[in-house]
Amino acid sequence: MIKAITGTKDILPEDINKWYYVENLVKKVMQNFNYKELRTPVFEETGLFSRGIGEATDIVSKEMYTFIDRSSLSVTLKPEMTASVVRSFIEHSMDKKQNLNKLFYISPMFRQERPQAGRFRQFHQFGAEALGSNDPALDAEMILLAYDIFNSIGLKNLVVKINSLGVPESRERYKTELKKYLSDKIDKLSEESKKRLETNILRIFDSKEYQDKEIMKNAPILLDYLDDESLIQFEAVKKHLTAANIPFEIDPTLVRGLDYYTNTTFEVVSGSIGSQSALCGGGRYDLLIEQLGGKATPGVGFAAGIERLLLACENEGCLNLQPDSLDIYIVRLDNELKNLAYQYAVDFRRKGFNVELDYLQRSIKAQMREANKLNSKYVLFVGGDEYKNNEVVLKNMVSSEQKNISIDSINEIENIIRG
RNA sequence: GUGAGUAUAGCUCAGCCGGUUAGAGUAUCUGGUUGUGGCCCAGAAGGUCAUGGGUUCGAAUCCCAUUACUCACCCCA
Repeated sequence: MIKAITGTKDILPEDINKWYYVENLVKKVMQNFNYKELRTPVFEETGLFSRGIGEATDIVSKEMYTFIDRSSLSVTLKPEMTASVVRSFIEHSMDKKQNLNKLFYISPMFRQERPQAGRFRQFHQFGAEALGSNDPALDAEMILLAYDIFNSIGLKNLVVKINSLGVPESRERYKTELKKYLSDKIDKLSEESKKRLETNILRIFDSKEYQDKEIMKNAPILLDYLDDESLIQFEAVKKHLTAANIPFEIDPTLVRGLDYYTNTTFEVVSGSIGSQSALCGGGRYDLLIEQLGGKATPGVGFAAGIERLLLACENEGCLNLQPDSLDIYIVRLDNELKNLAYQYAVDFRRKGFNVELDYLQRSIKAQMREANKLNSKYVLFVGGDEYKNNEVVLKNMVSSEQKNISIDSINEIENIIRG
């Protein structure tokens, strides 16, 4: 049997309403905040991601689905959206049409990681990017956007974490200090963290090893090394969040794995999913656009994982949607009247009703059971004695009341069903 | 990439210190009297016990390998 590729999932009809609900909610809230949807191709030139996200990041160095196409071009299935949005922004000179571009997306992403709870190789993100302003109000707006969406779905158990990475110069200064602090403690660090000394020193803060945690307790803090401007920016973000009634924690160890972040970074974490607890993550990237060949333009954005969102909903018991229902199920009393029953289906469907009927030549009892299973509000019986009197029978499946109606009074049936 | 655990009907699982024809619940289908659902009742169908090898008179059950899934590390949404 051919099965779906490891780490990919079919979204089955029984689950699709949850996806519709989330997607519609995202569109609605994005509209509230005046973000416009941007759809980009699922694959891009590989160079876009290696330059945008950073050659040395895990995403680029070991997780991308990269292949050479038939014209010898190296292409990559998008592992994240920001680089694509920026590419599109530059390519279409969006900055010339509008000073500030507020964009959102809902799209599949691809990363070849080992799957686990809340982590897949094809997964879906929604997110937003605001390009053209470094106003800290926009940083806060991103957090607000994500938080409002999670909130209105009914999720509790959320923590908003924020941090500031400052500008590259202050971060480098800090890294040097941190290295200095750790230089005489290297032997005590875990093997994993020793590697991180070279690859990604800030990550040592995330270590779950006891000895690492002890050492890092007294380590210098990034926030103490921020330049003045970054500090002012960070303070303003906090102020906006407080004003919007968003509870948040400052997490000086919050480092994101993509190279392009500057200043504000944030995550919204849920305690209701497994160890992959980040529902969304994002931050400011004031240097990325220039780095990808555009005019120097500040930007800020976030991305949220839909599978993780749905997992949290499942575990918290929210998002209980009404099951699908039908307006009319047409039951055929005589097999000879198949065509008439079908004609009714055609007519009522054209009027906008949800209509189903039997295609398996089944008994009346079986048709009724089917009508019940499909949550049909009404059943229309076609055939039998009533048909001989030029009538059909309309049954209300909730009250069980039945009414005979003249065979060509489609309008009467329509009126009853519309209430 | 590393580690641990799991693999029996569409789904959730029992059976496993080796011993006739592999079970339950649920879902599906068909009935329960002239032409009508839900609840209830009866029946039917549905499985190469993940795959390949080994031990044995005999393997769903024990051993090995492979694959897949799950969780965790790493990293991230």
